[in-house]
Amino acid sequence: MSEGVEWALHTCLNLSWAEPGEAVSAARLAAFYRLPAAYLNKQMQALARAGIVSSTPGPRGGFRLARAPEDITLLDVVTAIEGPEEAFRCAGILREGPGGEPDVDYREVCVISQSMRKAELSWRRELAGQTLAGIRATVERRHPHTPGNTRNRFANVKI
Amino acid sequence: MSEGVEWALHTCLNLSWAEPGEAVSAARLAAFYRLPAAYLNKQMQALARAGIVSSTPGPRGGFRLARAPEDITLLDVVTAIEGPEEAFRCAGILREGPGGEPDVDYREVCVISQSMRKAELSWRRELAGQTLAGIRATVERRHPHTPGNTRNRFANVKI
DNA sequence: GCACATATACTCGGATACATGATGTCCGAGTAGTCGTGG
DNA sequence: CCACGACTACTCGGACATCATGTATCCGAGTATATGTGC
Repeated sequence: MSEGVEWALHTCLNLSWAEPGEAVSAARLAAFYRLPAAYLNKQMQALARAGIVSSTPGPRGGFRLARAPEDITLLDVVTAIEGPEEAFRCAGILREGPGGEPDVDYREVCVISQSMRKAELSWRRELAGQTLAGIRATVERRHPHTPGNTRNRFANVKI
Repeated sequence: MSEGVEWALHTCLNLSWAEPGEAVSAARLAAFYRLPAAYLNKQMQALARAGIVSSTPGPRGGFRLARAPEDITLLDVVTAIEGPEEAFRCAGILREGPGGEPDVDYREVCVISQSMRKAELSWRRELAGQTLAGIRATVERRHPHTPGNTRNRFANVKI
């Protein structure tokens, strides 16, 4: 899995702690973890295309969450970065085997494909059940000063 | 996910239908689906290192299942090909953030890492619950002539 | 006819190229704020 | 003093390199079979 997923998840979480209505530039978001700003910007574009964050150009511009954290699931972020295709994509090699029919959709027929898809659906269901709000609540319970620290860092970090 | 996983799964299934004690060469296994033989051979080496198949060189040599199909899970095959690392590997970017401790194992502390791992464990559990024998039984129920067809193809295919 | 040594053909195994996609970088289009100027 | 216009600095967005990994290929080491030969 792409490393951008980890960056995107942490960045969305940090954005949820930003001042309401405040946009945070990719440079500040990247400075948080010493990430390459231009590349993080690229990942943020994917999040923007997926409707997870909204972007505003110009001074005082940057990114902010486009929806409430309750409406952003881990699956949303993963799908935005990794793409909608499933990890195990059955190429339908049975079509090349004996008795292979060119017109059959082997993703539906192939038992192996079904089994792999079942596992992948379980994974997706688990991710879809976790919202950004839930993650945030857990972090705040364990580390109560995190929201203040984050806002502070956004305000004071040198670019 | 690597395409070799699909090849390995189908190939193991086909091997389970081979004559008992018979070894099938990589060339014959690849001809089944018109796959590049040398590359499939490479994947089979990974399965052999994982103890899923055993290999014998020389004429009448090839691969055969090293264990009973009941003892081979989908997770075994996937792990043999893809490696044991989890898909979402938390690089511990929190360590670079404010208050990051160099010695902390952030895979245990980071809430995001925990959530992603929980989903991945669900995926692995699902895969570990499916054995090659189960897959084979389902296929035989739906397509009763598959075992005979497979043995026939192994015997008659031209290399 | 039988046993043995030899030659042969076939197999895996790892070392070696190639292609694709992830990773990283750069510059241009556009906007908000700022400064200067004129009324 | 106020309004307006130009300018500047800052931001995203996409186009352009670079690199790691998956994909594909080839040749050598080793073995079971077949063959030929001597007894």
